[in-house]
Amino acid sequence: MVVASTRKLVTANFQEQVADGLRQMIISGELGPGDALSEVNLAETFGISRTPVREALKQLQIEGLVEIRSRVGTFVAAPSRREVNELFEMKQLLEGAAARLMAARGNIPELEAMKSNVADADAAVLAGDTVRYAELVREFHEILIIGADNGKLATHYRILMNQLAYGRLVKTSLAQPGRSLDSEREHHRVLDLIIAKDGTGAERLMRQHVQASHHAVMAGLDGAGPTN
Amino acid sequence: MVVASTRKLVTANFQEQVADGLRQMIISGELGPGDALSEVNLAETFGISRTPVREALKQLQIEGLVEIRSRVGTFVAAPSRREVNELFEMKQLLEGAAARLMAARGNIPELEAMKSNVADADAAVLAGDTVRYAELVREFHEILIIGADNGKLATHYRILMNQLAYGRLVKTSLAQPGRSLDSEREHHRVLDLIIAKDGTGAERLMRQHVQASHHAVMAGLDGAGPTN
DNA sequence: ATGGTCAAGCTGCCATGCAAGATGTCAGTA
DNA sequence: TACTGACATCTTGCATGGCAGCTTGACCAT
Repeated sequence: MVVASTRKLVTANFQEQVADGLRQMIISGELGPGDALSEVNLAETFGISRTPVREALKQLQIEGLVEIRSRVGTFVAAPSRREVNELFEMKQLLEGAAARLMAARGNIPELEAMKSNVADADAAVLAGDTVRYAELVREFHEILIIGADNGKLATHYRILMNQLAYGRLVKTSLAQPGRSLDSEREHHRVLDLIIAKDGTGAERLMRQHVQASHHAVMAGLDGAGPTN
Repeated sequence: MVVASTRKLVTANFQEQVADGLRQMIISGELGPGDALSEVNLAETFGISRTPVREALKQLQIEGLVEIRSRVGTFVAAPSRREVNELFEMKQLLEGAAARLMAARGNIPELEAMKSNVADADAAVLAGDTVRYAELVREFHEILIIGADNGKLATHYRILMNQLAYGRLVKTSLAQPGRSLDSEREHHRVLDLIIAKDGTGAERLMRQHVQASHHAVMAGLDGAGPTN
């Protein structure tokens, strides 16, 4: 179980442990939007006092994952439709820039990783293994962000994507008929442009790719219940 | 006087008051990089207990303004040269996108505000009033961000700019000979493109503008002591 | 003079108790 | 029945005290 990789394997910090745990539960969907998070309940669950729980919740609030209503309670954030659109706009922006930056860096380990990822993804699509493909899509975007070699970009990107709970949305997106093939074809083209060191083209194409993904997700959401 | 506009004028929350106060002190330069922030000292200064101070410091840590070293102390963050470059890269990215988004919105109140701002700035440059011009530059960029009408973009933009302590840097930048005139000319051209609803052009030009500003700042920094 | 050891003092971390605001329930009244 | 008011019971916010880890500087041995 390779987890999100924050800093250290053993963090003597209770608050970080709680924050990491809750974050995973939220972005994985184990905790749904609107769910109440009581300090005392969480404290009992984790077997610690309210103080570190409280600090963890505060951190998650700043990250935009929960909403703390004073003297009322803490709830898992429920992004509005507008916010989801805003988040996709940011995703488009940041990933586009990441493609441009990565293309400018030339031969780096991440490039090989991306080639390998695309090859594996081809196989997964061919085999119709959507679960595996969804994981590879996640990895593709992660490689891209790391390959951009900009810590601030990576940090803010992760925060924004956590708000989207993107892990769930990817499945929604790929559930659209034919989306997997289109998506994989777009990954190919982005990779080609990065290899060709065409930063401008890579940025443009990456933006289109994210926008297509955005539309696929919204279409899938309309099929199911609305986000808010 | 369009101020930063957090939430409420009277917030019964001690932690927010402390966080806001410290944030202002840091971005204004009243607190310099590396300065130690002791929980007990701050608690005494503000006349409250350590708990809300602690929560405020935690918030500032997540915003990247302070660094909490466990069992050691809390210090005002000192961005490395690399981080400053990363921050400018993000600034370029976000403001470029803001220009594009604002251009796409057509006739909005922010457009009038920006016209008015540029006119005032012209006068300030002509009068050689660099203090007034610095303030108008800040306002120009703020109008741009608000005009983009994307809350997520605005939030993350402000966090990143706070890390830069941009208020101080603007003066450094404008101290470069001829920079004020160049800067103002660039603002003019961006505004023209926004009026013409040329989003792509506005984004490209805004990026160039930020990059020029970046160079001016770095040149000014080399003249003074290094950031780190 | 120099290198290593240790103890004191500082720091943030956590647990606990109390206070105050918000919410839902339920009795009382028109 | 519809509505208003008070109250019981949640919730978080703040204050305080004890604890564990890191840093630093003095002191001792070489």
